[in-house]
Amino acid sequence: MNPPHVLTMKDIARMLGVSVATVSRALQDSPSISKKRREEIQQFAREHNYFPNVIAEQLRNSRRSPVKMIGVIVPELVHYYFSAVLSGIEAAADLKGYRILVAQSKEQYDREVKICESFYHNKVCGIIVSQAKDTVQYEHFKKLEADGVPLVFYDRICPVLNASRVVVDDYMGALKAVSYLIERGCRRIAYYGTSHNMEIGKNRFNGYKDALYKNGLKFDESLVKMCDTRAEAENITPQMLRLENRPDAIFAVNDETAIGALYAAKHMGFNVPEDLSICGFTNDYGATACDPQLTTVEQRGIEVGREAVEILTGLVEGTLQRGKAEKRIVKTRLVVRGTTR
Amino acid sequence: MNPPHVLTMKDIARMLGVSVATVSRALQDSPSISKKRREEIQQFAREHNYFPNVIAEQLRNSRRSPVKMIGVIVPELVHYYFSAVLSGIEAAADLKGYRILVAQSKEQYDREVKICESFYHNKVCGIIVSQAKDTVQYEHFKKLEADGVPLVFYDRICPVLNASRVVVDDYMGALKAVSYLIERGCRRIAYYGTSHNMEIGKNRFNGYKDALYKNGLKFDESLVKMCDTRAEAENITPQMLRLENRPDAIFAVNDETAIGALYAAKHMGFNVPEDLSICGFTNDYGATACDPQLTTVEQRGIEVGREAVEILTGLVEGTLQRGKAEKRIVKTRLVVRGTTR
DNA sequence: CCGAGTGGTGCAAACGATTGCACACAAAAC
DNA sequence: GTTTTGTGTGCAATCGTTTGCACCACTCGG
Repeated sequence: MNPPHVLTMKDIARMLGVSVATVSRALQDSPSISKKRREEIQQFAREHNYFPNVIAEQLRNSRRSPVKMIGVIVPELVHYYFSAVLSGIEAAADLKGYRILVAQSKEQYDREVKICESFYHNKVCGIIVSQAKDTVQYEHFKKLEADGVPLVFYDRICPVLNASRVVVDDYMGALKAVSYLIERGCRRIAYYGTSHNMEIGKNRFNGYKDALYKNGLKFDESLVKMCDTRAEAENITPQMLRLENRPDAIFAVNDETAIGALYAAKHMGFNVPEDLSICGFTNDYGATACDPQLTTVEQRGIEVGREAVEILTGLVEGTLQRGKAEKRIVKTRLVVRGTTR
Repeated sequence: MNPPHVLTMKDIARMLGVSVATVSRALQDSPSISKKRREEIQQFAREHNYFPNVIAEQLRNSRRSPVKMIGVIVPELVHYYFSAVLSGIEAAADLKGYRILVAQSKEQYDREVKICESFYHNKVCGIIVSQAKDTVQYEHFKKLEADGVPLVFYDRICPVLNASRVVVDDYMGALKAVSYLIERGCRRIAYYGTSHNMEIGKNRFNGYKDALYKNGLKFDESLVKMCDTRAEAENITPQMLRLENRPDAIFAVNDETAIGALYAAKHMGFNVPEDLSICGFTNDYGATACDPQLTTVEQRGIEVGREAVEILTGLVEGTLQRGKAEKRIVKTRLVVRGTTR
């Protein structure tokens, strides 16, 4: 019932009547071992499908060459965008021969701290993280960096750390979306957004505002709501649409919120997109499940994940300099569907 | 720039003028060390926040106590149900002090094999897996078991291996759903399902059929279609609804398919649920994003993940016997929404 | 025919922990 | 005062690798 014995260098050495050192060197194809022996040993190893014990390797090399294991912190796994990013991370890491350790912070600061410690002790070579909503202290991140564990942020960026990061082009995404709404004839565009202490909240809002300005429309405070869940959208939208000077379009910072607005409007008897245009942000599964299908800004999570791995492995393998933060921006794309006229 | 030196037992020993063995024993609170020394050492360790090197621990203990790391194989990460299961696994594993290594097979047999090998070499203590659709050989799983790595299957079960598993109650779920449709007056219920070489395909189909029989309805072959994607549903549904003896309800094995049927029907001018009832299976994000919202069988992925971890840790820690397969069934629940009358 | 040079190997320490065993030194027993 | 018992420590081997260094046996030049 015990795990059977796995073939080690010692076994090979014994069976071939050489020393362990010779085996080790032969398997590294070191020229200091005679060609004959080398090939003999390599073939023997191949035939008995020897595989080096990673644990032992890691122990010996912990200082020199780090473990090929990336820690990934996700605020919430059951979430379209985050699972897309995770998928991108997994695929890219796999290609480069890395494995990923995954943990979810559940949006809790203390869980995030615990996960960081756990990852550190599990000797990950670096961490890719989108921080929890309620994280406002950053000691745990600083400590990691100080201990030589490179960090790459995605989506939710730590505002005070000058860390490497990959984000989507929130500003341009919002700008393009709102410009499109204007182009299609919308003149009073409402904004459903998140608090501005997150980068993405700020940037999307700025994109929205600038689109108005560039098109000669005036910014109207009453059309801006802090609202980023479906439930909130279903609450707020009826009030919004009962205004005497009601909006003719709604731009929401995520698809769930947009969908909430969509159904609230339909429920009140509005026709979408004839009476009201709606545009979301993400392009998640719901965007094609709703009726009519949602016009939205595609956030390309897979790409984001891929880039994050690119940066992290660069940092780990030394092709990127640890000192300076690498910042990448993934382009967004407007996907036009049925909720805009 | 090099990772700073981390405190080891050797350091503590040197600084306190004792041997490493004494430190080790003191930290294990062994009574063979005098109380005075023990406390002195423990306090010193605490103050300098010493943490044992897991790699070294693992190397030493690899035979006795295995690494607390679980490998998880997911066919596809960007998928509501699988991410729900993964979330359940992560949460449960975290509670028990395990970490998870995650990889996606992308439904490819050869990737699945590679992942198994990689997990094995990374010394996971066990693997939780839902197999790829095109996996029909099972040597890689058998080898793992033979090498002492316990396996737990979820959702997609290996048919030839008598392995531990956790599945949802597909049969009862389908039976309840179809019974409900009948109860609400439906008499000709179409079935959109998957191939029967997957357990879940077979079980749901049997639930469907038995619900008909139990309610005195006859089974009609022409109402059964192999169809389990949205695109297929959008193709097939128009044909179905143009039959002269058309169905008055559709039961689909997943929500995407149900949504495809829903919109195809709406597009043809049918009213749902007045003219046609529709019921899905999963209760995913789309089920509340569509209009009207989908009646469906909740599959409780989180629970499934939790149970899988329960079994695996039982196997690892010896509270469950390795020899016999542990099989758990998670109950489903019918969620009634707007697509049924 | 002897010394230097070279090519091929092995010894042993190291990575950071655990643990059986031996040993030193005390106090208690005789 | 010697033997016994017991208590607290340390030595050293072990897990499976890697690698600096020593060493041996050649060959070749002088």
